[in-house]
Amino acid sequence: MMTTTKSASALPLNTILDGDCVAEMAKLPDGSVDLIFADPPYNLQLKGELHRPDNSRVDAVDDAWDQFSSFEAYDRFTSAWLAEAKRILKPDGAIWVIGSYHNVFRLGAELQNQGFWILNDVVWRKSNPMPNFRGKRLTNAHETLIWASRSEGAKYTFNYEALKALNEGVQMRSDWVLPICTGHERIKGADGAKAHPTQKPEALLHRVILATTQVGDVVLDPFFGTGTTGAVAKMLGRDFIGIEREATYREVAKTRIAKIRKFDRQALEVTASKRAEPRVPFGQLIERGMLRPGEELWSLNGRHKAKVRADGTLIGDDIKGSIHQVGAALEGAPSCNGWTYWAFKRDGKMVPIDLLRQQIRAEMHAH
Amino acid sequence: MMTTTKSASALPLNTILDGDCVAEMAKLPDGSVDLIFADPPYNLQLKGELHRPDNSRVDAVDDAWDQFSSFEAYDRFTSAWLAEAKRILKPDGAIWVIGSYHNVFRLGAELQNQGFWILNDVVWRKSNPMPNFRGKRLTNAHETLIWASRSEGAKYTFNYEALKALNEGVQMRSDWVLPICTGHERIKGADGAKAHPTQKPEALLHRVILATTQVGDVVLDPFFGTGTTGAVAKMLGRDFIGIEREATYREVAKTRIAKIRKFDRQALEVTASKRAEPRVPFGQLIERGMLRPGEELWSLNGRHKAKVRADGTLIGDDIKGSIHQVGAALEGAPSCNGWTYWAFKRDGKMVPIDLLRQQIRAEMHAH
DNA sequence: AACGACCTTGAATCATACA
DNA sequence: GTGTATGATTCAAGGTCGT
Repeated sequence: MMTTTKSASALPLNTILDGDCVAEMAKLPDGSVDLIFADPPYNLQLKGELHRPDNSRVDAVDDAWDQFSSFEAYDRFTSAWLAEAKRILKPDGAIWVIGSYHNVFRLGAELQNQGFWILNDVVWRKSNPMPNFRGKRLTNAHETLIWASRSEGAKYTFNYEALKALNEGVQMRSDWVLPICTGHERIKGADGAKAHPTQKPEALLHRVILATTQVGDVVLDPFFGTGTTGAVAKMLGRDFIGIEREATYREVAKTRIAKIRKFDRQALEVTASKRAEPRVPFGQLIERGMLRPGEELWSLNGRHKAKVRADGTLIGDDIKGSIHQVGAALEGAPSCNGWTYWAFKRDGKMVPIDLLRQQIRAEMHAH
Repeated sequence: MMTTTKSASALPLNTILDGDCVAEMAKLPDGSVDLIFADPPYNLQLKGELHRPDNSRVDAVDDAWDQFSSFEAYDRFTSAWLAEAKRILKPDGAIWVIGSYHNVFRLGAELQNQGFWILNDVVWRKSNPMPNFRGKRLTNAHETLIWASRSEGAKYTFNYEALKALNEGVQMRSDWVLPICTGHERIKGADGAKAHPTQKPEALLHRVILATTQVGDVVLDPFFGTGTTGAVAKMLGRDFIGIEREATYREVAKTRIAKIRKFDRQALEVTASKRAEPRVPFGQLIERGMLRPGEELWSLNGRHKAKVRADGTLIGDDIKGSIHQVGAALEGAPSCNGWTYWAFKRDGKMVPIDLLRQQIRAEMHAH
């Protein structure tokens, strides 16, 4: 059986594939990429090229039937590339799509129809949008991104602490204020005209990739354009796969990405979640003699106490169990993190037991 | 031919109709209302309970009216009420719908399918949203409104100058920062519980109605709830028609609206006070490429240096954290303003990082 | 009266490793 | 696959109460 071209090791990493995105994705193996970032065309310029089922040509889009049929064509296109996208995503992978009100509702609905599970919609609030010159509508000052996991209940990567750090210590919100792509970042041709009409700012991709991938992950962009996704992926130590059918865009992207340098290892380390720390059983504090059986623990709020037993359980008034179970029971709470709830006394001072766990973890890191 | 009950003069102005929105709209004549504002059920699909980190329980939207068996069922519902909405709208009328990522993509797609013409999508950026307690996603800090005319090319009302005035003389953008409905405005029952789980702020309706209707216009709200649309319409001298099938909500709305005075200049609108300087997270300098991950920063006193990481934290000798935290630690000080402490090198010169922040703020002010 | 400490709350698709 | 035990996790407003 011939599967070489579909083995994960054969992924065309850090290259730009030449062709239609559906056809090129079809060549990639199932479950092989970690993240997809897609900035699909907002309208397919179907006007004049659209045909009814009976092959008659639709030459105007000015009545209800034609409007509907053009949306139908857009939906078919969306459905086709999203189906391939879903197939090549790893089970715990995720997808980002970006659009404006012209197409984003169709994108979002089709994502849901195909069983993707929306995690957030994110508003890119442009700090320098184009004004509405005619004064007939509101300044169209934002675009919408949708972040979705491959299916309901699937795991996904989210570097919560890194994004919180990026936002000065407060949780990152679903509205991101970023400037549009201008100045020296905006790629221009020899004639001074912009190389691509909808080049996305690197800052946007920086946030997307930092938030939802790990170093070494594979990021695929089926509408690669001038390669912003690839450029930022490379900087951030991720691998990319681009798909682009316009030769001029591919050329611009290739030159652009070749100039990019990956950030050094230390710069790429980001603040990690506590969840990633190794688990330390409470019993180990007793085994190591950091706490003695029979010693009393106090709740940090001072309202409760319990006694340590040799097996690492606690015993309070009429209640026995783990540090978590006893804490929860005493507080009448559905759950309780015993590590941050209990303290012991040393030299007259209350010391949180979590300090002992940190000691053990520090030792583990040293080895 | 008997058309009396469907003549415009027979419109049930400034009343709340008791019943299902499709059935009640069906009784209204073609082309009879100027504006529809619709806040349909969001189909949240919540699974379990959610607790805050302090173990308190979040009071979720678990009402029967928000439950749908599938996307197909939700789409059928949406299609049915939008078809009636379109029929009763005047040819030059318009519609607003509001939703979150759970339902808004389906709403927007169905609007387009039925031939409505989207004029803007508008983001309501909540100044005080509920955080994401488990740190698993971004704070869901916005909802989306869609503003559409009845069909492509149709005329519509847009009070451009009024909105510009409301926005301190600059063109109103498609992102609106408004607080959620709390405090005295939030209607509560005798037991102190909220009368309706999803009451919208009057400021939001104020802006919608002011922007897209004239005095004397008829505004219909098919999901009237506790009557925010009616209350604001009355204040602003517009007529309203509400439809609501829950008797308790109708009762609350009736009492509420009876107390409203037309043209009462209450403090509805968010105070247009001059805001403090916008907070700029340090991470934005990295995202925007003003500083590179791996780049070194020097303290202005020349005694210390540290390296920038991709998430906007610094790493020095044995110390990681924000620009403020690392500065404080290196100086042995309780606190430190990192913005005025750190500098980077460009062309052999030391440049304070605060200069970059000032650049960003200047951009923000310019728009 | 003014201020500060403390408490409550909001349209939420909110966990995961291990046995 | 399922069940159980561990244990990680919040921001801005507004209201209440005590000094």
